Amino acid sequence: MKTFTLAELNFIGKTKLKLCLMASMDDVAKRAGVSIATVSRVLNNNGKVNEATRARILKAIKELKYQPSRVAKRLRSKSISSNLLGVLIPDIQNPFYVEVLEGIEEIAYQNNYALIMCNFGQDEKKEKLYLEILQSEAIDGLIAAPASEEDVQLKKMVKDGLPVVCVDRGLSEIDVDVVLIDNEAGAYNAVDFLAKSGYKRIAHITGLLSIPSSVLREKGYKRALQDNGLPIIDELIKYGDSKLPSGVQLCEELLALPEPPDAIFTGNNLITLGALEVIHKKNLKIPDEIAILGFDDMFWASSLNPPLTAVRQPAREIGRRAGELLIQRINEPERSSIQMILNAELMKRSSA
Amino acid sequence: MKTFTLAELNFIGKTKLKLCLMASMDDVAKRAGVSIATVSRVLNNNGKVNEATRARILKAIKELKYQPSRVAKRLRSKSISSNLLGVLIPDIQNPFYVEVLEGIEEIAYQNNYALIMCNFGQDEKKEKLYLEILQSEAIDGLIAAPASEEDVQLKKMVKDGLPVVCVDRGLSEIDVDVVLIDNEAGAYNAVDFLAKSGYKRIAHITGLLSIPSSVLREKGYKRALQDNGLPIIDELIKYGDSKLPSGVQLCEELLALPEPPDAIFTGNNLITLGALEVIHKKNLKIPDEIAILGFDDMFWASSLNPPLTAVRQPAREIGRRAGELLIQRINEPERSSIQMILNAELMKRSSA
DNA sequence: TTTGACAATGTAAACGTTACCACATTCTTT
DNA sequence: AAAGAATGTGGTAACGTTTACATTGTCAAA
Repeated sequence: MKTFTLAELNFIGKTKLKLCLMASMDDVAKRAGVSIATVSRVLNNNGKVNEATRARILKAIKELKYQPSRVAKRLRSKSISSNLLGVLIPDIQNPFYVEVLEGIEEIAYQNNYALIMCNFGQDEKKEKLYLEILQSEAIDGLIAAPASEEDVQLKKMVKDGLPVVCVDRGLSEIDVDVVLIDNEAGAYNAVDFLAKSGYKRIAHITGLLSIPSSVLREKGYKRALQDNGLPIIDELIKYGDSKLPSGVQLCEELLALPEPPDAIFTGNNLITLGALEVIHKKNLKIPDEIAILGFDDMFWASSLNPPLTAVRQPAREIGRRAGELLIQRINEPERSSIQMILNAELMKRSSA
Repeated sequence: MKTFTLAELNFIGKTKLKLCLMASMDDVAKRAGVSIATVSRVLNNNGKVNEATRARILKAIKELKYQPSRVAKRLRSKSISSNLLGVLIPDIQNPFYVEVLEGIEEIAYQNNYALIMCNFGQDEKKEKLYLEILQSEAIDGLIAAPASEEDVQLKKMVKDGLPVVCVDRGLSEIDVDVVLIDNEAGAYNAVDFLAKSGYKRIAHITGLLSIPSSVLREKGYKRALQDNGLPIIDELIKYGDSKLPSGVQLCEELLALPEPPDAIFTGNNLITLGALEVIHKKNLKIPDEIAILGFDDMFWASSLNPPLTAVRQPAREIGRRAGELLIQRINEPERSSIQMILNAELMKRSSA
């Protein structure tokens, strides 16, 4: 039986690859009868190259369907853009992040960046692993919604000079670009609207309290109650975890109260959906028997019955802005950091 | 004024990086007083290494917080797993793909793969660019829902030996792993259920006909009508594009018919949401005045009012299976290809 | 004719890995 | 005791780029 050394196998493999897969600069250079340096010059449009030579090289590139290896580029020089961005999001199930992601992708595409997407599902261990991977992939920059503001590892990466933009939440004691909305104001306006509409017992189901936005929304909720002369009733505030099941459970608890609320202000979209499930199961009329107003709009909020009144975060724009800031920072690392606060809009439909 | 040559600047930059960023194998080797070859042996657990040496190296790795560069690894040997997978999906706005993505991510995470995510939004030009990028990123494998079954570029990549798994749709005349559901049966069962429930004028809004699943669903719809002795009425079949606005428009057209349908079977989830928007705007009672049954379940379908009856594609499982198949194929490239057909389940709720 | 400015090109050293080979040592065998 | 195997190491050539530097011409000014 013929056996092969690894070298031979390697050679065979390579031959196969050469036959069908990517041509390298070397191949182009050979075919055009020049050195790889000249090919590089043509590709990057720097240095002087004779027109005839350039044409020959371009022809060779076409013929061989040459495509530069982004991997080799990245290895060669971190400083030079390798066109790969990381995105680290807490929960891809959440339509809000999906929309943010869309915005980021839009900008990335326009600027010829690819996206490496990491979804850590609120799991800090997973987040840590993904951060390590991203670092070792030598990304040019990162857009992240960190698990918490204290995120040690992410802070370290920022300090080490990795361009980072945070969305939805920042990093404490660290100078970093942030794009978010005024959560307190958004919540305030929502609850103010409820109060002015005549609701007296307005409940609130919060998101995970380790996320700053949840805390701010609760703050806005309380302030709006006070300003409208309504009491803050502890049993009307339920603390959830930003996921759908907690919306279900806590809404049930609220409705089972001896004196149930006449309106619910939910802390994020998944909680809203959970609450809706309960309300419909109990066959309660919205908004007559119970009003509901959700933080986070959804693109299909109009398809709900009745159409949902919601605080709309301009998620797509958040993504776009974050993308733009990141690319700016990559090109100008020393730029002083920016905190961009976008407006949340109250979408008045019929559920409250 | 002191000026610097590029070389000097480069050196400064590098020093800075060395100070704060990643240590290389070289650094580890120096600190442990061995050669990089030995470090490599320790890292990859091949070859014999003295226990004492190994300990010293591991210590150095810890101290320097050394992390191998995935980029260098990928450059060095394509054949060896570099732990990066590509995902190419048509529409991240569509909850179905989000759920598929979740499943893929779950498997990828378990197997230590990172995901590079490309959303081409049904735009063939964008798809082409992303395929190029993925190729030049030297990914280990790709999970894709191609724009069409004829996708020339993707076909070429498969032929060139890139491990590929298709979801939701295959590639014509090409041996490739595919994970999908029996669309025709799913549609048949749904419409059969509607017919058996007594609906007589069952309309259908299709998805993009360039997607095979849309065609199959229409086929199932027609077959179910025939088998139940119902006529196929052309004006009750509307051809959409798999997006929400087309659901809105076409549903409006259906309801404006002199003899409107008594039930609508929608071709995908975005169309369903569009149709619901119209139905609610017209204040029609579901299911009494109009029934609706959607292809594609959504995780919040129970939150709709009334809860939506839907054909449930096990999207997450599709993603998981695709991920598993891909990793298998990466490890065993010559394995004969598999077509995996999962079951679609009719989720009977209250909208039909 | 020399000088040197400039254009057009080539050479080679990185980047951080992997894996083949070679070389010492030691430990078994006969 | 000599031979051979096994163990533990180091050296080094790739992988596909970029780029500083070197080298060749060519042409104009001195």
